[in-house]
Amino acid sequence: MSEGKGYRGPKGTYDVYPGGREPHERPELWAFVESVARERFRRYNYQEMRLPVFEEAQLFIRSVGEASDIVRKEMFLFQDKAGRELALRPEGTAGAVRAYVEHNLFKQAQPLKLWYYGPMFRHERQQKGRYRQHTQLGVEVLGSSDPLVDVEVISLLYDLHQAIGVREEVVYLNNLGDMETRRAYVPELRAFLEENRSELDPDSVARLDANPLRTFDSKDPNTQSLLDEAPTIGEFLSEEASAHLGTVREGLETLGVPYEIDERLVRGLDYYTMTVFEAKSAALGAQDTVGAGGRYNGLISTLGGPDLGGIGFGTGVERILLAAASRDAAASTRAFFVTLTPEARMLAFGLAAALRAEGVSCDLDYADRSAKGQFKQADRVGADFAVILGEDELQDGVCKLRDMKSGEERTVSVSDGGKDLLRAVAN
RNA sequence: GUGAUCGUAGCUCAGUUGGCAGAGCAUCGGGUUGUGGUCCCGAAGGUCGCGGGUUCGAGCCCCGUCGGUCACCCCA
Repeated sequence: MSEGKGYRGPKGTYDVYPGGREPHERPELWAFVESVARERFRRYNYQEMRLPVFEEAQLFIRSVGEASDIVRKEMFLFQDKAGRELALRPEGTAGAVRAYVEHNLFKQAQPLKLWYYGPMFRHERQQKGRYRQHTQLGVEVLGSSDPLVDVEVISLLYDLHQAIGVREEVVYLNNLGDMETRRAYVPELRAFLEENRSELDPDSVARLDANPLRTFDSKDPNTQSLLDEAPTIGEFLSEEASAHLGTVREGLETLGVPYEIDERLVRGLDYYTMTVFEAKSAALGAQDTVGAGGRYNGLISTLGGPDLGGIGFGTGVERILLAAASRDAAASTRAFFVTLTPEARMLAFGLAAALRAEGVSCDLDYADRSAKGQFKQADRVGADFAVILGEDELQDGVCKLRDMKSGEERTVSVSDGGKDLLRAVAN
């Protein structure tokens, strides 16, 4: 299949199609998620934004961070014909903030509460819940540093997941502090790690200089047990950061969002400050983060805007569907036309058009099926009614209307362009 | 990028010491010259991922390659 004949989707991608096996391959589940998400965003008063799927590569390098894995090894990079360095977006925040600054949206009433939805691209080896093209629902609240905004964003994430049916979800919360906190904490952590350098795994040693906070991401057991002894950021939080965290916790408790403080929670994107959070589901595999985000109080000014705060989350739709209890959506069509003679097909087609024009879903056979086959198809598409047109019916200007559930049939006139049929089929 | 494992019909999978490529489900038709969801019968559907090699002979053994899955790394 890989050579000569037959194409496959690119490595690390998947298709959504009728009969798809995995939850994220089933169109009806996507439609469900999309409708729930839109409804939640409406309730919380978020407005939609639509952004390009590629941007100048430099935008991501500056915002996500040169040292981050996303920038260092996971971006799809390409040049356009004029030689511009572009990248398929690996995440949504950079583009949203770029648009916010570019269109002077900070001049509107603040904060601006935004949501977006679309594909993200990362050049990674795929595994359960991880694809090279995946889809994120995201929100950004720009122009406020109010801790209650943090509460709203986190609770919206949780609410959204619960409305869709994510199982065994826990939100992990941490505060990475402001610059003051980091200036005090990072040297202490680095000193501790240097002292114990010989006990660290190679990846952690490599991270020591660039970003010692990331050592906490290590899954190496030795490193993890060593980190039990490490100084924690909680001891170093500035008064402001500490108060901020306190308000966020109080807010989450007020709203009943289940969360746990995890002082080892750091994030792989460099723009985060203060509040960071990850929603995990035990129903997933090793990639158990179903949604995550945090505050980025320096990002707007870094990208050329005013010194305003922002916070957002991204949540992966594929992982939501994987973590949610699977559901079955029954097919549903109001009426299926069964034609028993070729002469009836054009009449059926006209009647179908008349019903469709009035909002009634209906269909007919395009596969030259036998009568039996057409009834079988009617059953398969979940038709409530079969509209039967044979020689006798044509002669009398009627159809037989069969209730597929009860099997009862009655005769309905079709000589009036379908008005009687519409009445009989409508509910 | 690293490792393990798997690629046979649309789907789920059998396939013996290397010897004519199979089943169930799904599809189409027939049993019911015009009636589905149960049942019975039948048909159609494959370059056994791809390319080399060994052999009289390869789905099976060897090498390579592409892809899936899972894990590491990292993240949604």
